[in-house]
Amino acid sequence: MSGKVSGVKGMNDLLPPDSSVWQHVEQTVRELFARFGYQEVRTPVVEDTALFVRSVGEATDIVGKEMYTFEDKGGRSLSLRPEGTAPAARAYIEHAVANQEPVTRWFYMGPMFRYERMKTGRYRQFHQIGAEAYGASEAAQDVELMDMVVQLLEALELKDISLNLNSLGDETCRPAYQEQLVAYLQAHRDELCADCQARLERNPLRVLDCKNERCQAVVAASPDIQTFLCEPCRAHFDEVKRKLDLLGIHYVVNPRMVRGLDYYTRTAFEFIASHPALGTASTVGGGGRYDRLVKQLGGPDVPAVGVALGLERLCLLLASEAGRYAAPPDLFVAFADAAAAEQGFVLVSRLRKAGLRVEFDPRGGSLKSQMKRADRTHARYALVLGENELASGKGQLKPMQGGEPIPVALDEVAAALVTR
RNA sequence: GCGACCAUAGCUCAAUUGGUUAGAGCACUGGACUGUGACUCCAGGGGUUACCGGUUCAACUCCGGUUGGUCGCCCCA
Repeated sequence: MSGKVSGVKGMNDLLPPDSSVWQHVEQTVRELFARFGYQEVRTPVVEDTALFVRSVGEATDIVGKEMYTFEDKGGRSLSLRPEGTAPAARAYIEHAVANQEPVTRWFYMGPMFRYERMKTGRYRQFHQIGAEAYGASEAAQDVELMDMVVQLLEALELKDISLNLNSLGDETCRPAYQEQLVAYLQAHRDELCADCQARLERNPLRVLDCKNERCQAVVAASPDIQTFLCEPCRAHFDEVKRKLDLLGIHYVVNPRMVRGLDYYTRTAFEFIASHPALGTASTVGGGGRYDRLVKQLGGPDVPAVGVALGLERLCLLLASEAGRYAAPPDLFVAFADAAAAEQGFVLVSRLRKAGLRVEFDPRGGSLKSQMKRADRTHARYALVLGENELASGKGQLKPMQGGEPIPVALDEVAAALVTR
């Protein structure tokens, strides 16, 4: 399209009626998360590049090759946020929130940016719903978060989403495991794919969830992290599982599940959907515990656990419902002549002030065309204003789904509609 | 970053192996029905066939490039 402007690749517009699906999800989130005591935090879309390098990890794909990084006019290296946990932790530290309350529960919703090749459910600007809980190292906190996600999925009536669970250990036990794992993988180096051979040096844990068949065969006989967990990590993991059982939440322990961010310790989990609309983008959400991150970023030694959900992916699962959430007007007012348009304009304003959803056609036009518009908007009722109505002060509420018109005094329209 | 496929009206798709003026359904506007939507019928508006170049008497059709989209690898939300 020469001469025409177009949007940036991988960054999408959201138009009605699709936007109503998003609003439904967002509204459900706000209501449910409030029940769990999570309050909204909003941080800038741009952060100091170093924040992500130090938290997400230099060796990760996200930081290594997916960030939108640029220099501002002051020569600072800034990046569009690729995820929400690090910015939230930064705000938590910067405002010394730990000094004001022992436990902090935050949620956020907003755009994230990663420069990636696009496919179904994956975009360069995408939106995450995240929740973070600071200050509690207990398993109950991990499970509360998972419970909240499970309840959200239920509220959205999403089915067939399974919870995968793993423990990645901590700084006490993970090094020993990693050492054993690397030793084992080195011994089988030539059986691994090229990518995994590179991972061996940079990020050995990632070899575990390589999809390559030959790598899987190697991994199948690799040391199991579960057997390496130190006593505190084992106890924590057991407690997480026990409390999930207590709440009747089903989960699958997957010792191969490794998340793509470096800051996770102990609990890691993923919500995975088996739905054709998502293609191979089956993860709708994931999270875990990051007990070292706050301190690592220069804050106090505060444990934390968090989760992030992909808004686009949730909406893809709801896509067949598009339009179902858009609220139609209660009333459409049509005008038969100029005098009616004048007085009707005032009536419409009054009805809206009274809390009703009311529409009219500002262009006027034939009654017929106005009624057509009334039909198209799916208004519940239509009211025609003309000489007769203005003279008598009475009109007829016409049910657009069919049925007998309801006689009503013009100054009682609001009252009549509220009760219907 | 690698590989495969695709691109025609706002949407979903046609257009006889290259051949007059690129069509239909839906949507939009108006009319049949001069104060009443839907169903029916009639009419109308809407296209540089994604863009740029090439082959040819002739290109929506064939070739190359660009851009965008889809799918897999990778990765993740």
